Amino acid sequence: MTDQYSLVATERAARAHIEQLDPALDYESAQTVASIYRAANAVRGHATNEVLRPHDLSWTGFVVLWVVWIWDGLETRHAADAAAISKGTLTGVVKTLESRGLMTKQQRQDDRRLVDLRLTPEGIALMNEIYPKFNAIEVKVVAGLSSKRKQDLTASLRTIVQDIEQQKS
Amino acid sequence: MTDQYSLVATERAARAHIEQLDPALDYESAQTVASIYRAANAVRGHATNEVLRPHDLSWTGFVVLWVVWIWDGLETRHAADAAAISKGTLTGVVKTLESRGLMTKQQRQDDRRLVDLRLTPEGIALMNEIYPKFNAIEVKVVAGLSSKRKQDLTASLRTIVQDIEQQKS
DNA sequence: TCCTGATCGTTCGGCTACGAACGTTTGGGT
DNA sequence: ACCCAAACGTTCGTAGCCGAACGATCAGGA
Repeated sequence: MTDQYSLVATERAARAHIEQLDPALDYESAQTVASIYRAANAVRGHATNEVLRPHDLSWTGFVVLWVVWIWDGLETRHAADAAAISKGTLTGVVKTLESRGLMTKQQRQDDRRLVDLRLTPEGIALMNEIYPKFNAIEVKVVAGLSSKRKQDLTASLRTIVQDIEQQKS
Repeated sequence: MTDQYSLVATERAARAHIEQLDPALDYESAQTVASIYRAANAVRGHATNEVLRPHDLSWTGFVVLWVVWIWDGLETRHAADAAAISKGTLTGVVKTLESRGLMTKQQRQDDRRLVDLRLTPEGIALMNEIYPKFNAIEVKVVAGLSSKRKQDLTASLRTIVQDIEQQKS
C-alpha cells in the first residue's frame, strides 16, 4: 500500500467525483461501508500471513476449524451458517481439513440426511496451539482502540449485520 | 442465518470455551474482529444480490470498475492497491471487464512496463447507472446508525487498517 | 400406505483470490 | 556503454467461493 492511492487520497478523489455526479448521493455511508470491507481485508491478510500460513491453514479453513471447535458435533448446515460461507464452500473446505486428519464427518443415525462434524485429537491439539496466537493478533490489531471504542465498534457492526439479515426476509 | 448458530449464540459458546482454555485470552478483541469480518461479508453479499448480480457483476469486478471510474487512467498496480486485491487477481478481473467492453488497457509510451486502465463509454454509462443504486444500498445498510456513530465506526476501522499497515513494515 | 413437499449435503461451472515465479523494461552506478 | 537490481504486469497452481441443480432422506396428510 503506497498510501498514494490508499484510503485518504482515494476518499478525496471519490468524494469529488461522486458529488459531481449527483450531490444527493450519501458519501458518508459509502465511506463507512468501504472502511468495513477494507478493514476486514486487512485483518484477514494480516492474520493469514502471521499465524495461519505457517501452519498451512487458510482463513476460511481456520474459521471452519474454529466453529467446529466451539460447537463440537456440529451439523454441516449450522457450520456453514456460523462460518458465514455457503454449504457448497463448506463441503470443499471440510474435505480439505478431513484429508489432513483434523476433522471427521459422521452421518447421524436418527436422521441420515445430517452429518456431524467433529475435530480429531490432532485438530483439537492444533487449535489449542494456534488459537492463542490468533487471539494475540486480534488483540494487536485492535490495540489502538480503547475498550469503549471496541465495544462501540462491535455494537455498530452487529447492528449492521442484523439490519441486513432482517431486510433479507 | 437461522439465528440459532448466529452471532449471539456463537459468542456465548465461544466465550465459555475460550475462557476455559486460558482465561488470559482477550475475548473482547476476538469479538470485535469477528464482527468486522461478519459485517463485511454481510454487506458484500447483500450488495451483490440486490444490485450487482442483476447486472452480472461480481463485487470485486464492481470495485475495480469503481476505482478506475474514480481515477481515470489508473496504472494497474495502483488499481490493485486501491481495490485491495493482489496484482494477479487484478489481471484476471480486468480481463473479464475488458472482454465485456467496459474497460480498456493501454500500454504507456514513456514507460512500457506500465499499463493504464480506463473505462469505455459503456463502462462509464454503466457506472452512472449502477452507482446510485449501489449507494442506496450502502445508505440502507448503515441506516441504523446515527451520523456520529457512522463517523466513529469509520474512524475506528481506519485506525485498525493503518495500524496493520504500519506493523507490516 | 403412498405421495408430495421440504430439507439435507454434495456436485458442478465459473469466477475470484493469493503468492511465487517469470519475462520485460527501466534507471543507476561504474 | 554496460551490467544489475528493482519494478512492472502476466502466468501458473492451488484453494475459496457462490448459486443452481441434484439425489437421498424424511415428515405429514390423504
